This record gives sequence, structure tokens and C-alpha cells, in this order.
Amino acid sequence: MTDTAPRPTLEAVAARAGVSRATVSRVVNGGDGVRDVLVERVRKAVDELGYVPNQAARSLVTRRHDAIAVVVAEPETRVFADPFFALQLRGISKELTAHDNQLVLLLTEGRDDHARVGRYLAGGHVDGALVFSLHLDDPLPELIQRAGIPTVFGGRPGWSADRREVVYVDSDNRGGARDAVRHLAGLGRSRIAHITGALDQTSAADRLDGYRDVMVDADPLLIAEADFTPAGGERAMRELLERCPDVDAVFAANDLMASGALRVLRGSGRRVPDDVAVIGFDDMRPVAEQTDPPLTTVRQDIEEMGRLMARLLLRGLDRDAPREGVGTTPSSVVLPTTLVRRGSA
Amino acid sequence: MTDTAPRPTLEAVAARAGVSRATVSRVVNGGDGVRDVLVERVRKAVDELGYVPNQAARSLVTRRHDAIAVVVAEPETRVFADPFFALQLRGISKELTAHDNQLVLLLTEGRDDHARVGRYLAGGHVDGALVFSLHLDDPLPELIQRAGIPTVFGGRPGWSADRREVVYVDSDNRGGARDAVRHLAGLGRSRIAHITGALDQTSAADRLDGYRDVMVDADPLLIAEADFTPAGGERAMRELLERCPDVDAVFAANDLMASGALRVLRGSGRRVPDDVAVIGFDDMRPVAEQTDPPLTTVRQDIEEMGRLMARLLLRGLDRDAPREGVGTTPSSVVLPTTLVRRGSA
DNA sequence: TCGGCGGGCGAGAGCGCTCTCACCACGCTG
DNA sequence: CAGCGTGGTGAGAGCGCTCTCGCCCGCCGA
Repeated sequence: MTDTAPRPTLEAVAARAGVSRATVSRVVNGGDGVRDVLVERVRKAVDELGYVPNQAARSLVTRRHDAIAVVVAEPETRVFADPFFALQLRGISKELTAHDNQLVLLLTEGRDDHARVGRYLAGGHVDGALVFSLHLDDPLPELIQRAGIPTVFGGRPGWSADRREVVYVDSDNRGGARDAVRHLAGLGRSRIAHITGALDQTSAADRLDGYRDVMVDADPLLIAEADFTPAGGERAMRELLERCPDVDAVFAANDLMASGALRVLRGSGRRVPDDVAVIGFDDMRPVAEQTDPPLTTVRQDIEEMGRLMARLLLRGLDRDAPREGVGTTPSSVVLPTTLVRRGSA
Repeated sequence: MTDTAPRPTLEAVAARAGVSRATVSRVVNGGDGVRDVLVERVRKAVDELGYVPNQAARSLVTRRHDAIAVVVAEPETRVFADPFFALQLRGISKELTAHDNQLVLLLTEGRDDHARVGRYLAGGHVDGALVFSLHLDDPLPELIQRAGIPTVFGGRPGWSADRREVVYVDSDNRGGARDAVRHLAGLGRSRIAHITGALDQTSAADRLDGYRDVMVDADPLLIAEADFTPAGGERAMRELLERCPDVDAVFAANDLMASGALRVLRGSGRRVPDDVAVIGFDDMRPVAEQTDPPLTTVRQDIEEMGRLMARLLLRGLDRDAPREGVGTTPSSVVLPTTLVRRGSA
């Protein structure tokens, strides 16, 4: 726990280099329009003094912070312990770092905490926000719109996907689900069940839609609602087994639930994939590769989603390529998914 | 992607309330020494204008940022996809939020990235740092010491645990390991093996030490070195089975490896816990509760560790309780662990 | 009645930076 | 040779806030 030492200012560097503050500032910010001799002298002075610009002073005048908030609404513990989020964060971090932006992490803890986040975002501490709004009734997006801060959402927000100004990055949940179910059908399975995620999340709803796209008039008994947790997957699988003992395939809306379903199937004496084929969603390696048998699943590139979110936001902030006047406002992106075949289907 | 609106300044509030800037500032910062009438008037003006203080301007003069950096060295992907880290982050976030501090997340991507982090920390953007230094040869701690910024480490740093000025928060890895092995011994097991974590991390080394504390002259063949991954656990278990077919218990240095070991044991036809008892470490719910059988393990309160790290740092920053002159410099904390009995031992 | 004292408030000086603008010295054209 | 850019530099005015002073006024004791 050392204490912070007094830091040299622009003024000090200027004095040492024998130039004005303005010149030092120019050099520090790229050095355009300064003679090479002076650039050299200033650089030397900066090094010798160990000068580092004071970001607060800089922000005060530029009104830029080179910082982006990442907001994670986290009503339940589950969400955060999820590697899904960690991977996305990693992608975000990489992209922000590459553009010299800092990542300010805002986790909400319960209801009244939203106000705090709203205040922070409105407070102009950051240049933009990346928001993970998971549930339909989340008040957060509303607050953020009010804060009037450039924002990109992770996952399609449930409210008003039609609003043009809303920018989000999502996987092709519906298409991925279709691929999964078609694959099962291609295996000759006909009694294909679906274990849904928490349906107040668009990802779950979209995957269900994808399932229905293929199973046009599916037996409603083949659909069991769950919540993305392994325990929920187990429960749903038990229900399914009871309601439809003739089930010969299961598409679970994520890998965690698929792993739960696998356990229940094994417990019930069914062989996978011989008796019942199983497909998950996400391709979370630690889960999907370690199940018995290894899980066939729909892969989404989670890290890439994070990277893309950051890129979109930064672009909207015109940090980048301010060339074309047209179409500078970025629009939402939906990333493709791929089916990964392993042992379970 | 809305644009930021021009925000009212202190000056504007002062004008509206008919007082000076100084008075508004006083009210905004607690309102001591200002007559109630004026406090009221100022509060009203603040509300009406929607005034939010400009943090940059404030920091410029106070030299405080109310922001803490969380630095995660992440040479491998594994570390970050680990729920362990997410939980710790959550604890940190809670504590920081409670004290109105922001969390700036710094992830390092490879070697040369350390310099960037060092620069950032030295740049005086944050008031302190929370650092997860996982490996012995990590250059990060060195850089941070040089940056001269108050720091608390997550987990005992490998280098110089004797240095007094180093503050860290850790679990009682050694004690927890002892408990686990004693429990196995208490079950009447005598051929107790240990699957280690990556031994360049102190947590792994400490757990091995704890194992040795109990198994004083353990057969070296009973110790298999692994790396905290499920795959590593599997490999180690296979080795163990080959070297010592008579093994009747396994203490794995984390739950992930224990789950891998479990799979191998099942594959080899051994019954758990009848033939071989298994204990893990961490008590990661999603893993430990879902194995077959559910895993007996050593629980550490990960979220509490995070909370404590933040608390220690904040205290060192004298944000809190500046009462006692003595002992304000916080010292390291080692949290106790508890054995959680489930089905595997 | 008057001096002194102290609480409440405002004036003003920065904090460290960026950015506009004026200035200076060139070198070029007419 | 006058005139006019033009590229390089410095002076200075802020950005929005905090905080130290010093002033004013009301109240006390003498």
C-alpha cells in the first residue's frame, strides 16, 4: 500500500524541453505540425520526468473519457456465474483495449440499484454503454434511453425490436434452433421434445420459435418450460419422460439444461443417443465436452459477440472511420451459429 | 444511439437558487454549514435542472476518482471462463458500490499488455487496485509496486509472502486441504491420492502442503500433478489408477478436476464412494452438485473474498473509519474453509 | 453602548489540460 | 522588390469544480 507520488505536469515538461505547453500538448497527442527536433526534445523530457497526462484535466476540456460502461442487470446469481457472460466480457475488453478505451463495470444488485446506474450513466462519466438486458420487464433500458447516452445491447431487447434506434448484437437463435431440430429430424427422430429457457428472455423465446418453425404442429406436450439451469433441465426432462415416454430426441435451449437432461435420461435407463438423441445450445466447452456422451450442440461465438458490441459502439462514437457521411449510425447485427456434432446426437 | 445533451453546471444551479457556486458546492457535498433555507433552495434548483456534478472537474481538484481498478492477468482462457473469478468480481462490485466507488476492469491479453496496465495504473486514473496475480513468474506485481498505487492482492502472491507491505486476501488452502485428507483418513482410507493444481499457483502449492501435513510420508506415487482443468483431472486419475491400483481415496485440488476424476473412476468400473472416495475443493455449486455422485468438497466463500479485498483497499485509502491512528494499514486476511459433505466421500 | 467573536456566505484562485488565435519568419508569386 | 500565403509556435482563455480566505452580520459580554 504505497502512496501516490506527485506527478509532473505538462508545464514541467514544457519547461524542461524549453517549449510552450501547447507544443508539449501537440506532441503528446500525436505530434503533428511540430518540427522533428522539438518532437524529439519533448519526448525526451517526457521520458525523463515520467510524465503521464492527467486524464481528469483532459476530460474536462475534451468531454471525452475514453471509457465505456458495461452494465449487467443481474437479478439472479445464475446469470453472473455463467461463463457466457465472462466470455462476452472478454471480447468487449479486447476490443476496447485495442482502441484505448477503459471498461467500467456496472453490476446491479436488486431493484433500487437501477437508479444508481441511471444516475451514473447520466452523469457523463463514460462515453457510451454496453448493456445486457436480459428480461422483458427490465426497467434498465428505459433509464438508459433517458440518460441519452450511446448504447449497444447484448442480445435482442424484448421491448420494441422494431424501434430503429435500438442497436443490438445477437446470435441467430431462431436459425440455430432450426438447424438443431432439423438435424434431429434428419436422424429419423419424430418425437422431438424441446426444453425451453426462461421465456421472458428473447434468446429463449427465439429458440422456441425456431423449434416451432420446424415442428410445425408439434404436440404441445413435447414442450417443457424451464429456466436455463441444470436443475431446471432435469425437472423438465422428468416431466417430458412422464408425459411422453415415447420421446426419441430432445433439443434443450442451452448446454446446462442439456446436461441435466442427460443425467435424467441415464437415470431412467435410456441410452443416448441410441434411445434418445440430445442437442444443446451455446457450445460451452467445459460443459459440452465433459458430458457423457459429449454433447452435440449449437455453437455461438460468444467472444465475438462481445467484440462486435464494443466495435459497434465505438463506431457510433465516431472514434473510427468518420469517412462516409451516410450510414454512420450502426445497425444491429445477428451472428450466425453452427452445429457442432459430438456424441449425443 | 442518442447524443449527449449539454449538462447544467454548478454555476447554473447557483444562479437559479440565487446563491454562490461555493454554497451549491457545499450543499452538493453534504450541506454542512449552510442554513436549511438555502439547502432547500439549492436542492430544488438541482432537481429542476437535473444537475449532476462533473466528475472530471471534481477529480481535477480533489485528486480522487472514486474508482478502483481490478486487474486480472489472464494468460490462459481458462482463468476467465472460471466462475471462480466471476463470483469474486461480484463481491468486489458489491463492496465498491456500497462505498460509491466504480470498478474499472483491466484484463491483460498476453505479455506486452502488462506495460499498458502499468501505464494505466501509474496514470492516476484510479485510487487503488485489486490484483489477481495467479502465477509465480507474473511480472504484474512488480509493475504495480512501481506504479506506487495502493493495492490488495487476490490470493497469496508467490513472491515474498514475507514482505510486510503486501496485502492479500486468501482462503486457508492448506487448512482446508488438511481437513479434506483427515476426513478421508477418518473414513478408514489409507491409500489417499492427491491430484494437484498448477503448482506455479500458490493455491495449488498450499493445498499440496496441506495434503502432506496429514500424509506425512506419503507414497510419492500417490501424488499426480495436474492443472485445475477437468481434462487434467482425468489424465491424472488415469495415471494414478495405473501406478496405484489399490488407491481408495482421492483429494483433488479443485472441483473441476474432481469431476474429471469421477468420470475416469466410473469408466474404470470403480464405485464412488464405496471403492474410491473423492473430495474436491472450491464448492462450485454448478459442478459439485451435478456430479454423480454429488461431490464432497472444501468450500471457500469466494464472494466474501472479493468483498473483503475491496473493503481492505478502501480502508487503506482512509475512505472509512479514520479514527484510530494506529494500525490503519490493513494486513492480509486468510479466510477459513469448511468441508461440505455430499455423496462422494 | 461598544468591541469582539463566530457562523454563514461569496469572491476568486487555481487544478492540468486543450484549443483557438495571433504572431513570426520564411519562401513564393506577380 | 512588395505582398501574400503558410507552416510552426506561443499566449491565453477557458473546461467545471473545490477550497481557502475574508467579509458581513448578529450576538455575546463588559
